[in-house]
This record gives sequence, structure tokens and C-alpha cells, in this order.
Amino acid sequence: MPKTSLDALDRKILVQLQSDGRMSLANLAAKVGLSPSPCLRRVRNLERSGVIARYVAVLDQRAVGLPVSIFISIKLEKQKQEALDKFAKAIARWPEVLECYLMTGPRDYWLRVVVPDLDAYERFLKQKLTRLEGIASIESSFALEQVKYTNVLPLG
Amino acid sequence: MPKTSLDALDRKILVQLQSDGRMSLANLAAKVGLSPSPCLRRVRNLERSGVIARYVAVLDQRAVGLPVSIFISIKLEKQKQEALDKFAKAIARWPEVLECYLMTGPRDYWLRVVVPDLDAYERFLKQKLTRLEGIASIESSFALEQVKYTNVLPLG
DNA sequence: GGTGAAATTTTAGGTGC
DNA sequence: GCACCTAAAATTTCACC
Repeated sequence: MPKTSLDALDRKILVQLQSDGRMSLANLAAKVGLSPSPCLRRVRNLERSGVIARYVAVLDQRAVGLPVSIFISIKLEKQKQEALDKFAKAIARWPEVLECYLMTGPRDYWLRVVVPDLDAYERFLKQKLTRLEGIASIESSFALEQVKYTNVLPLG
Repeated sequence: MPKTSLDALDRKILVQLQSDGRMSLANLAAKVGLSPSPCLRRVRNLERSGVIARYVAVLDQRAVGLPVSIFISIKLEKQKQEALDKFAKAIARWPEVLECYLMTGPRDYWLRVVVPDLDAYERFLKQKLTRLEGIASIESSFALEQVKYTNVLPLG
């Protein structure tokens, strides 16, 4: 992966595509002050180099019947690499887990889980999370409101 | 916003577009078992009704020089609606904050902040967050690793 | 929901600055 | 490296069944 340092034009392109991933090339080129051809070249380069990881449709959680976001912090018993790997693999398999981070400090994980209701959450806990070996403790908090949720990184 | 309950075909479409928001209509139609026209009609309906909120490009945080994710929990002094609104508006303005949730319990907020380095984080704290009125306490944790990060909701 | 054709957009190539 | 132009290919879009 070549470390293409981004210039001002690349950044402008990224700012636009983060807000509208389906913007037409002509429109994008106009907004960043390029003609379509070099603009497309840059976009393709950003895609190939992995700067643009993917394009996605963002859904409304409530509109699809998944209004409940739950945050879980997890402490593992062991700090062995093996245990961490096992945990990561399980997380990757479970569609309810949208985000997971390994945190500083006492080897904690932090998860965002999305489910349709509290019953589904209980099922997730009982049938999946608590069946994992090596977990020392689990703490859950519930989101009352999503105040902000964006993919737009502060490139400015 | 009409509560269009989603049928199996809508869900299939959403599953696909969550993974690839730029999938061509012909491709999408084939994957869900429709011909392009009715498929496009459904996609447009999903867009108009707000089920599909937007299309975006997802960037690689590290590749754009923003490797640091910090999680902040905040307790407010007052629980007045006015204070909550003020807080929400400030959050919306700050590009470093990618996610913010109002949590159950002791009226806590939970934030995910993205910055290039710890200096930038310190600036964010000193020049923005700590200047807000009504904050009782702030706690920060750092992410060592992003184990999972997806927008794909569990529609299955 | 399907078919087919028109309109638009994307994409690649070539020239000169 | 970009602007400009051209043209082919792919995609989106729409009237109609």
C-alpha cells in the first residue's frame, strides 16, 4: 500500500465523497475544481490505495426496526494474545456488534450492539456473549438518544 | 414519513446496499431477484421514506492521518432540557466528534472523538469541551485497536 | 413486476499546455 | 499533472405492457 500523501485536491475529494458517496463524477469534479478525467484518476487512486475503504448506504436504525443501541464494556480474565484473537473472531461473526474497540487500561473491550428490543439483547447476552470463555465481567449501558452519528472524518 | 413496513425484497436490497452503496442497479437487481426497473422503484422508495438515510464513502482513519480514537464520557451538572440542547448543538458543530449518545443512568453522554495525535486531543479538550458550561466531569479512554467497525445493521 | 428504448453518466484515449 | 475533446461503454431512467 503506497503511502500516497494526500494533497489539497485529494482532501477535497474525500470531503465530498464522505458526505455523498454517489455524487456524480461531473459534480464532484466541479466542486473540487478539476475536470472529470483527472478527478476520476484521483478517485481510483484513493480507492486502490485503500484511503477510500468502501462505499455504503447508511440506514435509519429506527426505520428498519432496530431502535436499541447498547454499549457494553468487557473485561477479559487473561491477557494472552490467544484469548484476544478468539474474542475478536467471535465479535466479527456476530452481526449485532457494529463496533468494537480494544481499549487502554485494564484490557477492556468496548462494544456497540444494535438490536430490535430488549428480548433480543437478552438473547444476545445469553446465547452468545456470556458463552465466550475468558470473560471476567460485562457492563451494559443503554443509549436513550443518538445525538450525533457520522462517518465524516475531520480532514479540514 | 410513511411507515412502509419492509418486505423480504426490501431487506435484501438493504443488505446489499449496506455493503456496497455503489452497486449498479443491474447487479443489485440480479442479487435480489428482480429486474432493474422494479428494483429501482424500491430503492427510490427506501430513499424517499428515509430508510436509506444517505450514501457515503468510508475512509481508512489511518490512511488519512487520523489514527487516534478517544472515547469520552461526560456527566452534566444540570439535567435541564436547555442544557442538553446546548450540549447537543456544540457537539454537532465539532468535527472531531463522530458519535455521541445520551445514555441511561446519571445523565451521561458518551462520545467518540477522532484526532491525528494527542496534541490535537489536548487542544480539543482545552479549547472546546472544557469551555462548555454545565459539565460536571469528563473521563477519557483511548482505543488501542479497532476490532470491528461496520455500518451493516443486523437485518437478517 | 417486467420489457425495451432513450437519456444520462462513466470511462478511456489522445492532444497540447 | 491538468484541461479539453471525442467516442464507446455502461448505467440510470421512464413510458408502457
